[in-house]
Amino acid sequence: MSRFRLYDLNPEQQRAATHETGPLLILAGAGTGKTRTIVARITWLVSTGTPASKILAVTFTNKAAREMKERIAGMLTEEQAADITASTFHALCMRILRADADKLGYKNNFTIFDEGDQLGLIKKVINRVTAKDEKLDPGLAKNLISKAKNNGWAPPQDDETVIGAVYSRYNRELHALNAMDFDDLLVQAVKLLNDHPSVREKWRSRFSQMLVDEFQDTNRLQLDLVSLLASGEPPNICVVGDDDQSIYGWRGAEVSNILEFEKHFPNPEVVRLEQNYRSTNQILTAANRLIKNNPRRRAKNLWSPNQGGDPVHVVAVPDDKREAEFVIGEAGAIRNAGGLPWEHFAIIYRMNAQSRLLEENLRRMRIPYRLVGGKSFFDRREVKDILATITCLVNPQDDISLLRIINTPPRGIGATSVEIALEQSAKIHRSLFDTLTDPAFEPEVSRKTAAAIRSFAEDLAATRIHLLTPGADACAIVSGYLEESGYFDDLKRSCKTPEEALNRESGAKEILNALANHQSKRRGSVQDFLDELSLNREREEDKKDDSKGVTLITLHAAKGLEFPHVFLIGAEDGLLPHERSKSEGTVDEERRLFYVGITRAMKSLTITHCRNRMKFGSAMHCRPSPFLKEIEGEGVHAESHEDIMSKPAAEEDVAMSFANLRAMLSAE
DNA sequence: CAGATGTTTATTTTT
DNA sequence: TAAACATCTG
Repeated sequence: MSRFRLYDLNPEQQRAATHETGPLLILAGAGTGKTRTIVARITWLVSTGTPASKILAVTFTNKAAREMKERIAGMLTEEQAADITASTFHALCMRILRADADKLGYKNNFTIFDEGDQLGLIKKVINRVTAKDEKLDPGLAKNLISKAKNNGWAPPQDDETVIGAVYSRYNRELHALNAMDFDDLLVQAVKLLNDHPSVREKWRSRFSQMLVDEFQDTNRLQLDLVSLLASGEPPNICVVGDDDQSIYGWRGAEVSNILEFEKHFPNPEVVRLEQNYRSTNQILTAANRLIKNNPRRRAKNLWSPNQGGDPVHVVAVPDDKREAEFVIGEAGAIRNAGGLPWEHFAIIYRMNAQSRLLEENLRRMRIPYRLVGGKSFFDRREVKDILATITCLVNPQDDISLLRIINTPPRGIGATSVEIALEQSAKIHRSLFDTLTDPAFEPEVSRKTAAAIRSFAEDLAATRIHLLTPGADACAIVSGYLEESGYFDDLKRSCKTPEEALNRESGAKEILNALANHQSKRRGSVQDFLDELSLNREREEDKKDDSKGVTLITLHAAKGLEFPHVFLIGAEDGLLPHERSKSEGTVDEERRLFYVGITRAMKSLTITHCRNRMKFGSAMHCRPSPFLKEIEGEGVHAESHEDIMSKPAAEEDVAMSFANLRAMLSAE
C-alpha cells in the first residue's frame, strides 16, 4: 500500500488535504498555497477512493473554476479530471434549475437577465408603477432589490412603499417573461432544493464531497445552497477562505459565514495556513501590523522563513500627475537594473478613474500595459447595441432589447411614439413588437412614423428568417443587417475623435468575431451564444493571461493575483479608506482592501500618497491615509518625492544602460 | 424627430 | 474631467 504522495505540502497543508470526513475549515492567509492545497485535497480524495464524479468544487468566477480544472488535470487521469465538477455558484444553480425549473412555474428554457436587462426592466417598471414626477433612481432600486433577494426578503404583498411595489412588479414581470436575473438563479435554486425533497436528494446524492473556494465572499443564499447540497453526516464540506480578504461586503458577502463557520457546521476541523510563500518578510510585517487593527477576525500571523528584501517604501508625492510619473519611473529603474520584463510590475489603485494618468504616461513612454477591469467590455455601447440587435433578431418579443435598438440608428421612431406603444402594450398585455406590428396600432402615430415602424419590422423579420435558417452564417447576416440599417455609419458619426471610432469598431468586430467563433467551433445556435455570454462574460483576450506589460488594476480586481513589484498608489484619506466608507461605517473593509493590496507584492512594494489630487476637475488637498500610520515601523521607510529626486542615481545608471542593452537584444 | 446645448454627479463590480 | 442625462431649438 503506497502512501499518498503529498507533493511538497507543509504539515498544515497536508492536514487539510488529507482530512477525511465532516466539515473542514481552511483559513488560508494570502499567499499560503491555498489553491495548491485544494487541488492536493481533491487529488487525495480521488486517490483514496472517492469517485471523481462525486466531487463538487464551487468558485465565484469562471476564471477560478477554469484554473482549478486545469490544475486538477495535471494531477489525475484525463478521465478522472473530466469527471470532477468545478463550477461557479451561478453556473451550478443554472444546471440545477435547467433540470427542474418547471416545478417552480418556470419553463426549463428560462432566459437569464444580465444587469443591463435587469436595469432596463426596472426602468420600465418604475415608469409603470410611479407617478410621473415621483422619481426613483433605477440603479438604487436595482441594488435594493438585489439586497432584498439576497436576504431572502419576499416582495411585500401590499404596494405601500414605492420600492416595494417596484420590487413585486419587477418580479412578476420577470416571471412572466420566463426570465431570471443573477440573484434569481440563487434564490430559485435554493427554493427548488428547499421545497422539493426529491430534487434535493437527487443533487445531494450526486456529490459526496463539496469544496468551496473564497468562502469569505459567500452571501446568505450561497451559504443556504451549500448547506442544502453538502451531504454526509456530519456533512463533508470543505471551505477555504480568508476573513482578512473579505472585500465584497457591499455586494452582500457575509464575513460571518466564515467567522461563525462553527455555527453553520458544528465541530469542524480547522486548519490555519500561515506560512507565506509569496512575499518578503518586510512586506508581511507591514501587512500583519495593518490587519491586526481590525476587530472581529480570526487572528492570523503570516510568516515566511526568508528574511531580508527591500524595505517597503512609502512615498509622499506632490500631486497625482507626478505620482504617475514617479511610479512609472521607479518601475522602469527596477526593470532596467534587473533586466526584468514589464509583466513583473503592477500598479494598484482604489478607483478606476486613477488609471487614466497612468495610461497617458505609459502610452507616451511606449511602455506596454494591460488594463484590468474598468468598464466591462460588455458595457461598451457598441457591444450592448450589437447584442441587443442579435437578441431582437432571435427573439423580437424581448422588449428590453427592442427598446435599445428601435431607434439606433435613428430611423424615425422617436421617443413619443415608443411611449405610446409602451402604454398600449401594457394595456393589451402583449409584447412591444407585437403591439407595434398590430395593424390596430397604425392610427396611433403619424403616417410617417407608421411607415418607419413597418419598414423596421419588415427588415427585422426578413433578417430573422435568414438567421434562423440552418447552416446560415450568423456573423455575416448580423453584420450585413447592421451595415444596411446604417448602424455602423451612425456609430462612426457619433465618435468625436478618430481614435474613438477605431476603438468602437474594434469592439464591434470583437463581438461579431465571438459569434462567428461560437458557431464554427462549437456549432452552437445563436441562442446558445447569447446564453453563454450572459453567464460567462469574459473576453477571449482575458482568458489567456499572457497579455504583456505592466498591469493596471483596482484593489478589488487584484485579489488572488501576485506580482514581483507592486506600486500601491493613492493611499490618501478619503480615497483609501474611501470617503464613503467612513460615513457607511465600513472602514474595516477598506483596511482589508489595503491589506489585499500589500499582500499582492512578492519582492518590492512602494506605496504612494499625494499631497494634492485632481478630484472632479479641481485640485483638492489630501492627507495621507490613516492606514499608513498603522504600518509604520521597522522595514517600512517613509520618504518624500523631493528626497528621491534630489538624490543622484549614480551606479544604477551604469547597470541600467547595461541591462537596457541586454533587454533590447533579447527582445528582438 | 434629430441634433445641439446645458446640467448634474462622482467606489469597489466575481455572476 | 467626462459621461450620462435632461432640456431646448430648428
